[in-house]
Amino acid sequence: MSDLPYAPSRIRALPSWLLGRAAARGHRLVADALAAEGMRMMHHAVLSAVAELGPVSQAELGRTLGIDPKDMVALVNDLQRDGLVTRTPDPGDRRKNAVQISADGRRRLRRTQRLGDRANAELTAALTPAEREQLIALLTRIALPEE
Amino acid sequence: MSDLPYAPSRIRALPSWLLGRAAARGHRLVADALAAEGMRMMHHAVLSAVAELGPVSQAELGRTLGIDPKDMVALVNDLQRDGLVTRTPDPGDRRKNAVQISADGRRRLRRTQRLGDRANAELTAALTPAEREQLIALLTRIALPEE
DNA sequence: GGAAACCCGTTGGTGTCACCCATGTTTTTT
DNA sequence: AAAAAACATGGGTGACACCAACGGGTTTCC
Repeated sequence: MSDLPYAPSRIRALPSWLLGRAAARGHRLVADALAAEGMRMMHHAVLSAVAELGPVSQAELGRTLGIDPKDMVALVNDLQRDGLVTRTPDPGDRRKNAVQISADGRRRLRRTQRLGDRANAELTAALTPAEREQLIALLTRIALPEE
Repeated sequence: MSDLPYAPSRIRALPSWLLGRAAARGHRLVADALAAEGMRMMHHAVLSAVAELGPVSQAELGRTLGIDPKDMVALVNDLQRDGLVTRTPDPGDRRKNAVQISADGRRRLRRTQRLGDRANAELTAALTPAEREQLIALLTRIALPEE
């Protein structure tokens, strides 16, 4: 009947719906790429944040990335098990763990960053560089949970 | 220490990351709004698509919305249980179910549409109408799984 | 200086969404 | 007539987001 499988739908003009679909595609692309290194998206995000922030507590990592403390425990567990980060008690505040990237972690991060960038290039392949920047700017303004 | 909890992060400039965060916020807003009617986002999406497409098979619904057939079964089950849609065997093709919206479904849809629109307005409150349209246009171009 | 309030990491759990493989029935294709 | 495809349904898994509680540590505030 219809060569176009897509009927115009009210739903598919809603930002929330489009965001969900685009996020799912982005996640699929990035996850598939990172799977080559045995990592998930969140692993890469945490590893990247640790590299930037230096020795940092799990709580601050969670605040920076918007990740639940419970989930952070599991993520750092995985990264530590693979020798990508070290987790040592913070001498200045014995509640905290000081999470720090290792040499192996830095090497791994270089690879996963390349993979992640490539996946994002594919995700935004239909956009010009200027459009991609604009998308990033718009998303940044609606992604924050606060008002 | 830092009044700004957010350190500049490489991750948070990636479209895939921003999409994930923005989608999570959008989903939270819409889900909270629809919870007042006892529905989830996917319920509303399917109900809306059924209203637009008229009597339609579950497979075509799934194709239109990008939902797995298995998940569609559960969604239509819920909608049918609540009397919002009818599911009758298609006389022309006995493999298919003809899903159709009911009067109750239409009433419910009017309310959930208002709730969904309101949640999306809040989601994009930081954007001008023109910016919102531009976001929709950009997302539409990267949301499609095909190339 | 002591109590109250708060923060940190951890364990326990739930719910939503995306996705996969398999099967029986019914069409369509060859 | 046989083979291939489509449909609805069942089984199951993995990734994220989120919530409640708790013990140990630290800060705040009387």
